[in-house]
Amino acid sequence: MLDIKFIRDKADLLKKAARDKNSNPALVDELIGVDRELAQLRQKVEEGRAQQNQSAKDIAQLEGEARQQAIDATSSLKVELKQQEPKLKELEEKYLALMLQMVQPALARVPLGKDDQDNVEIRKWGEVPSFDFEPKDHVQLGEDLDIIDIPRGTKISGSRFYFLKNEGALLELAILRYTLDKLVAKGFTPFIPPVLVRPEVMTGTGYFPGGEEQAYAVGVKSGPEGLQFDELHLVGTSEVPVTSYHQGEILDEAQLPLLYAGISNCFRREAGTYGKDTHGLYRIHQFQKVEQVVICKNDPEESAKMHQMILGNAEEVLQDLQLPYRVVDVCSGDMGQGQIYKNDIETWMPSRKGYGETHSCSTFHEFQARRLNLKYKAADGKKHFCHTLNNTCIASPRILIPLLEVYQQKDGSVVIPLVLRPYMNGRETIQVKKRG
RNA sequence: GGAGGGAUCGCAUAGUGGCCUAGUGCGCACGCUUGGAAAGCGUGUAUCCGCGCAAGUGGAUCGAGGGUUCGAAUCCCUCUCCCUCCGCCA
Repeated sequence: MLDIKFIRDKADLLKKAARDKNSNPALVDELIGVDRELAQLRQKVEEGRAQQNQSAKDIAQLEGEARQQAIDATSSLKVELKQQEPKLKELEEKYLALMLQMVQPALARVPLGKDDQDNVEIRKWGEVPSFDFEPKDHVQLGEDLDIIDIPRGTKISGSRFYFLKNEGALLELAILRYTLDKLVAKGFTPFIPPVLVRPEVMTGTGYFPGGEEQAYAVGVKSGPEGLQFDELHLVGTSEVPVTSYHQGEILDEAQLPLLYAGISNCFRREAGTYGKDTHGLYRIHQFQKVEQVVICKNDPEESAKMHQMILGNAEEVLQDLQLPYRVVDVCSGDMGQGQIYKNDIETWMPSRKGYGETHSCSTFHEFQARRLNLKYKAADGKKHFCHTLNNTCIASPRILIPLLEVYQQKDGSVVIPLVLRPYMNGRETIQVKKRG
């Protein structure tokens, strides 16, 4: 959400932002029109209410004939006011719906572009491996090592589902735990959040409206007349519940920045991706992720610092795992409605012969905090909306793609990265075995 | 699933149709007092939206939404959340 005053003053800037992010610039003028109409009607209604309030006070002092006359006069005023209320309500709803669709302009440094093709590489780390044998892809490795079972996942739950088993299951838990421990050592507070959330939480973090078809819904109110159901949504990332943890609260400036690490299952419908990335574990409906969430004070410099910090943490994990990666500046067209700056980290995936997205680091400034009504009290007693940011720290099983593929050996075994061995009971390799 | 009780200002509480412009206590802030401190005394202490340079002022909000009424924290309806007990349950 943006400040309405900002929208009124900077309409042109917002229209440009909408165009740059492949959104609809016409909504800006529509909102400004509704805003103007709403202000006029609201003033009229409020004047009426003030008069009504005053009359009620007067009546309390009156008696007999005069009292009855005053009551009759106020009754007709009341009827008049009632007639305006549906229109007021309609305008308010329209206003809110449009407000929720306003696009936050990206920082000036963000490259303009249409989609992820236009993202700009800003640095690379590590050496892309070369093999003196014919390397397998992670699907083949997973099958030969009996640690990934995609056919049975599909049998049980449909396309884009899978089983991890044996060392595959242990390896995922090892990576997650290793990453979480690292963040905790850096002062992050670990969270296991609810993964089913109310729709207002999806709205608060900016996923709704617009992203409804990407989220699984549970118990949506669609039953026969009179029947009530819970409406809950499975989150696509723990960013949603963790950023919303302080929804509606007023924090103390001294508490900030809050560094939170959420670990959860993540669920994504991946609507509109039929036929895209259908092979293996790249694009799936359910995965686990350790997510970094930062809530900091309302200061662009502070936000920028936090952005670099959480970006650095993710890079550190990849460096620990010795996985080559690159960092890109995400272009305007590939950014979300509320994000003003975003970096993706792409890790080298031998089977794709290229870098594939494994992390996404976003700065929001006030966008989410306004929707969540999340403020803090500054030292001078003034209240400000917080700034929020988030970045993946590790997401599995997608990270197993580069990990298995890069660490495979000629004999078909996979070496377990050094840093993960303590989390794998000291195991050093995963050996080929017959599928059970 | 069943039966009860509750939600009021940061916290705790009062408030059963107009005296509520929501009282009191605690906490917090400022001031007085003091050599300094405590105690005491005084003043102030919610959020959002509008108008105003400002002091100020209009509106909304007593869990949420609707209703009754000239007037609702208070009466009615619906919902949400919390607590207690019973049943079921990993």
